[in-house]
Amino acid sequence: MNPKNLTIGRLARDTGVSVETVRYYQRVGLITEPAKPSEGYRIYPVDTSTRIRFIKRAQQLGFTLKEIGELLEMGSGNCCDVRERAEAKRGQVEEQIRDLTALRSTLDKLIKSCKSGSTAVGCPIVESLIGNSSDKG
Amino acid sequence: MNPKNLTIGRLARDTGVSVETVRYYQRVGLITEPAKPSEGYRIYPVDTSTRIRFIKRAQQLGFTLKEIGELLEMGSGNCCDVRERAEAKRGQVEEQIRDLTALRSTLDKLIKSCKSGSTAVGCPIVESLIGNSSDKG
DNA sequence: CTTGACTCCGTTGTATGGTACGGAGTCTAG
DNA sequence: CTAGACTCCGTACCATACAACGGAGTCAAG
Repeated sequence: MNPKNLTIGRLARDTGVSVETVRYYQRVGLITEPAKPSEGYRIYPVDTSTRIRFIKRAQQLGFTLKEIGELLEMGSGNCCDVRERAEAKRGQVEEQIRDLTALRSTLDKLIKSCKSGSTAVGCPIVESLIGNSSDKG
Repeated sequence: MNPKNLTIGRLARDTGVSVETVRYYQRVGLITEPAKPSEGYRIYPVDTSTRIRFIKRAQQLGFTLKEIGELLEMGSGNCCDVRERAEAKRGQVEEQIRDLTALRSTLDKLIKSCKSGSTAVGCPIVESLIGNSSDKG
């Protein structure tokens, strides 16, 4: 076989994913599986390699595969649509940051209370986690 | 049946989770399933109710069920251990916040580039996501 | 021509935190 | 006694993003 022909294994190595991942992307429709020749292996167009790189970069930006699929569908279409997606994702990220910041300060308070007076009956963190329960066996 | 006896349904209502969730916690070993009487339904000790409340509060703080299981195991033990867990979790949260903040600024740059000059060949966001690919079908 | 690497293909398993289903038994109120 | 609510129990399913398996076919090198 021509060594420049992109079989699934070479495609995987080129893009830094596993063969199983390529097959998975095919199953979920992110990339197209080339037709199988009557003899031999499937050959992938370089296009597919580009597409997989796109998927991986977008994943790093926090997009889910489903969202990436939508990005790819409208990729050839309107730039504004893509920007809107990016802005929506930015909003989600912002919200996550807020939640996590609140969580961090709660944890800080718990840790502090534990450091100051840990000679009490139980661990202040544990007590705090139990909350307002009337009975404890 | 004595109406103060804690059947699984009452336990679920008391703690604000579903019956299925209680069963799930049993399956994964977070709470103990009381022995089944030869006649009638299982009766849960109030202890279990406390435990479920603990689980729910800890979940809100971002602990996974697995981590909560570990907290529960050492709950009766050393307070310092618990504090260490809380500190470790704080570290994880901190890291997530850093990652998300970096992600947000990347998204900001992309969105900005799209707003400024979107008359180019393709969408700047899409181009940026494709990265350094030599060929594009 | 043989060996080893690779591909094909469907199916199954992983982790996470549950939800849903179905048929049988049990309990409670009227 | 009967209707309806509740419980029991195992099993299967949801989303997410893959990883692994097994047996057969194919390809390249020696």
